[in-house]
Amino acid sequence: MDDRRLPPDDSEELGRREAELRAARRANLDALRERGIDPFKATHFEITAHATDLTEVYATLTADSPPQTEVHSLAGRLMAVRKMGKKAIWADVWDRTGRLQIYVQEDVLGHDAVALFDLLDIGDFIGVTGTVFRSKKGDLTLRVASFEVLSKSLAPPPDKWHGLVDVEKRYRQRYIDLAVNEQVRETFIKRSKIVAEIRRFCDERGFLECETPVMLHVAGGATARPFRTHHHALDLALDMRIATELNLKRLIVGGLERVYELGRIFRNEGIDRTHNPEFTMLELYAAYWSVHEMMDFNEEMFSHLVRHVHGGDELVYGERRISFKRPFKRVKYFDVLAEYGGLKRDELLDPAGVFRIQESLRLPRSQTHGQALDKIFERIVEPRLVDPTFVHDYPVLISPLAKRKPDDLDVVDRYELFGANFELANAFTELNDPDDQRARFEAQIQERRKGDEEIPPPDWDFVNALEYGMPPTAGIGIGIDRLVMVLTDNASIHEVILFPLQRPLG
RNA sequence: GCGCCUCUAGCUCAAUGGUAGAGCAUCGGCCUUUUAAGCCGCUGGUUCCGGGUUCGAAUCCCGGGGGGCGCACCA
Repeated sequence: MDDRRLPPDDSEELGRREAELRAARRANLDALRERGIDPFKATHFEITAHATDLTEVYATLTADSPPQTEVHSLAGRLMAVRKMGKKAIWADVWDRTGRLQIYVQEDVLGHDAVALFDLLDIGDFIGVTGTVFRSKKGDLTLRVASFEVLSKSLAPPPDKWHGLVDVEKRYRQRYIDLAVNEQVRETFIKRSKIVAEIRRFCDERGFLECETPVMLHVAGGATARPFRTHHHALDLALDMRIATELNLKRLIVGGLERVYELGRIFRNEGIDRTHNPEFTMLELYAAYWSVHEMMDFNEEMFSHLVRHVHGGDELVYGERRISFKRPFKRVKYFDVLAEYGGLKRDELLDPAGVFRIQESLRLPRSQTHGQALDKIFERIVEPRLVDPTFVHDYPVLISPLAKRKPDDLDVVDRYELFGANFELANAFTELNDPDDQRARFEAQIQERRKGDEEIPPPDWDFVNALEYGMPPTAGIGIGIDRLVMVLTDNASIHEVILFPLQRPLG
């Protein structure tokens, strides 16, 4: 609706009603300017308090308490105005911490100032100064001794009670969504804190945050179709990265030992409740760790984050209650398929057998053995995994970058962590044998020829890097958006991405 | 890409094929402890777009667009 092609105030684009609403606000702007107040000239306001802080500090204040003397200043958006005639106004001011009621009285401010306040519209930014009291109805309230107009809102805000509900408009105009829907703002504040906490957690354990290129000659390290772009000066075709894996492992070869990147990944795929074309992934690598140490690290990080956000080990996700109490459940890949699906390892590892199983499950036949395994697992096991569960000992078939177990060559030292019915982490002991890596890349070339376009062309320089020697290393990938979904109880990835991709209008 | 649902005033929603309505917001009036303030009054429409059927279409049909959900694809 509002991805406007024309400037927003072009009246030809507006409905008559909206044009009227905007005109009324502009009239108030003009009236303010006539009184020498230009809301858009304000540059600074000295804030001494925030809404929620005051609410906490004065928690014990009652309506009978003696008058307070301490003066506070806060700034925010005017979100509701209740006028009691021309001489008294109650209103709500929202700042980044929450809401505080203010009380504007002619007895305190004088006639002219109250008349000036009367020119404000919902959505305007103001700075208010005064002392607090508790109203008869029980709300902490700032008695306004003075105020400043800090900015003007010229566009009509959504319904004060229902807020903005239309999902499309919420995503396209997230600024309105954030301004009026408190839960939305809370989700993104939580996201930011979760990401900061993840960084702190990794930094504390000696990991270096590294930044590797987003644009690459060949996007590798995962199976996905990349976005293509182009460098003009070099007349060079480039891919946007689909993983940070290969470059981070180059850093391990280079001796940095403990590295991570918390970065944006781009995959040219469909969009649904759990997929956005750009998303954020944590990849982390630790030299001299096996997948077992990584499992411990992973478990510690997740239970720490759950405690950080929820104050305990449990959280509610949709209809489910999920416990992140350590230790998490641990099961072997083939064991769990046997347990939940009665499927045998030998049959799953046999190309003919795997397609027979797909048929019996009435799944569409996959193009490759590996894809078929993934589909079967997704159907049989994922729906059962609510509490966090490490599924380990993955088949080498679907793990082209992981090290084989010495005593079982069909299986690699890899796990995926599932919770809330989807994958939350993927980790393995990294393959560091250049000959094995070369052979697996060559095998992938065959798969690619068979029609699996998701498989990237090999990055031969990566094999070269391994030839210089990489220490034994464990690596992990964590989809941050999905983790935030679980931690903030959001059912769609678009609810945890500020500006999810939308088709253009018109 | 396929299927189902959806799009009505600035916002939230009504309207069996028969004059498009309400609440909030806006605008005007009354009110110095309200908090979805209250009371009185006035405004406000390209019913997503384009065709068609019909005496008559927000409603039915066809085509197109946006979004949501599911499937497929995919971490």
